[in-house]
Amino acid sequence: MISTTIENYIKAIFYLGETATNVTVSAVAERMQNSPASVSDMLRRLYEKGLIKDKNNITLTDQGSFLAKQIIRKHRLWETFLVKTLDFKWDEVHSIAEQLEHVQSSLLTERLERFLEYPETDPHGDPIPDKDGNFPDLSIIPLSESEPGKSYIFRSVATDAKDFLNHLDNKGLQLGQRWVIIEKEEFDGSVKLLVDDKNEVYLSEKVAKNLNICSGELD
Amino acid sequence: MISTTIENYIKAIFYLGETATNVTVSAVAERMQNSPASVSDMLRRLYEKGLIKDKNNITLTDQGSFLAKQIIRKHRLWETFLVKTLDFKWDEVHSIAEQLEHVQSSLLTERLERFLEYPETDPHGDPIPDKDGNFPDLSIIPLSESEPGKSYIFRSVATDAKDFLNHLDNKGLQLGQRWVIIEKEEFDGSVKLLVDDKNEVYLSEKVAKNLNICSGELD
DNA sequence: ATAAAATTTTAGACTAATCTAAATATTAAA
DNA sequence: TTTAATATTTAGATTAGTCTAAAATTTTAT
Ligand SMILES: [Mn+2]
Ligand SMILES: [Mn+2]
Ligand SMILES: [Mn+2]
Ligand SMILES: [Mn+2]
Repeated sequence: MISTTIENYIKAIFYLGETATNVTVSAVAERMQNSPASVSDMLRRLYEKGLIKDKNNITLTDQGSFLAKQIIRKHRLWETFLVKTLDFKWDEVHSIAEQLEHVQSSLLTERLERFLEYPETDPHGDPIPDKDGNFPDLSIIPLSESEPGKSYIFRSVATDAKDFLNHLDNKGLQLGQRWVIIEKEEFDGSVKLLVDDKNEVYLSEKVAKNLNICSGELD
Repeated sequence: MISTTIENYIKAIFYLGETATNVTVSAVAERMQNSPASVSDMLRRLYEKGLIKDKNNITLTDQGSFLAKQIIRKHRLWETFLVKTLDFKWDEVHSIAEQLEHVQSSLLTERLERFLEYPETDPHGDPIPDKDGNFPDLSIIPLSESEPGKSYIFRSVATDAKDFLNHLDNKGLQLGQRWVIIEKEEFDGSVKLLVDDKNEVYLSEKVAKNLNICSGELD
């Protein structure tokens, strides 16, 4: 009934809706790597299927939103499986999960979730919604909102891009580490950290704005 | 490059080629649940892609045959995963594996195979080819070729059809059991078995011809 | 308030995969 | 060996998803 193509559009619209106030045709086109003409045409079909509320204001209906959360749920569960069970690295799983997220069987998703012992987050620290679409509250903040001198836990990355994750690997940064903010540079948005009381790491704004933390000590 | 649709056609042609001397358009159409016209058209595309040798004689090229074996390999590894790891029953896995078999990542397939500890057979007793496409030799014979009075091991089923597998469940038949042939009826092809020295089971020809055994004691 | 720039939609075309109906070709029977 | 039945291919349509180029609309700047 609902194609892989449509599922990918719905997921893109959901993600864009999380950050942008209003989602535009060109933003969807950019994200999907399609022409605006194709997107415009697709929006008509999404509207006809009851997945978006309006052709002008690109907002998901409840049905569309639920579908998006199901796909994200499957994506993140499969990523977790690939890393935890099949020993993949966190920068290798995204494109495989892009395929696995479209496998249709709610029983499969539930069994996978049970096998993984109901994980709250995927290998990138992103929250995994339950089967009703509810996300666990992780109360994370972007590194840019951190205060110098305070201690935080590195909780998640805002993008799965392979080269970005490799860069973090090279700097020795891993989820769960304790980070103390040594210095924040107003001028260029760069940040200097003390990682696990051992290494000093310097981060550019480009990197820093894709890192999420939570306050407090390691749990 | 190669669509899910084409993969399903190639698999169908491979299976038909195993039993039939020459594969026909109508046989492929029947198996794929498509019209002969669609199949005829698809064969042209398969030929253009170098997957079948000839348009008139429907035979897979080496490339086509290798592709078929890769898909069968993935199908059977996923079925094994679903039953062994996620506690599915043998009659529940086929349609899910039909989707999973199309996920493209040879690394995934190899990691899955390693995780499952290099299984030789899937939950239906079917052999799993290695990554070069070589099938393990299981030396099975159809139950119809068994001799009365002799002892065999129940090794595999010739079809994954849900109602057929449920029927076997109801009769208490499971892979690995020792079967002694009590009686074979020439007239209607029916067979009477002694299962694990305990229960007598009567099988019609319709069921019997879809069961494969190997000679000898349980290993 | 008008012009310029950016965004979005429409028009027309293409490919993959399917269909039905009709035309061919092949195989089997009389 | 001609005819009848069966099998296959072709013709013409349809749907989903994409494109480029052009038209229309909306936003921004002067
Ligand atoms: Mn996807
Ligand atoms: Mn992720
Ligand atoms: Mn399939
Ligand atoms: Mn099987």
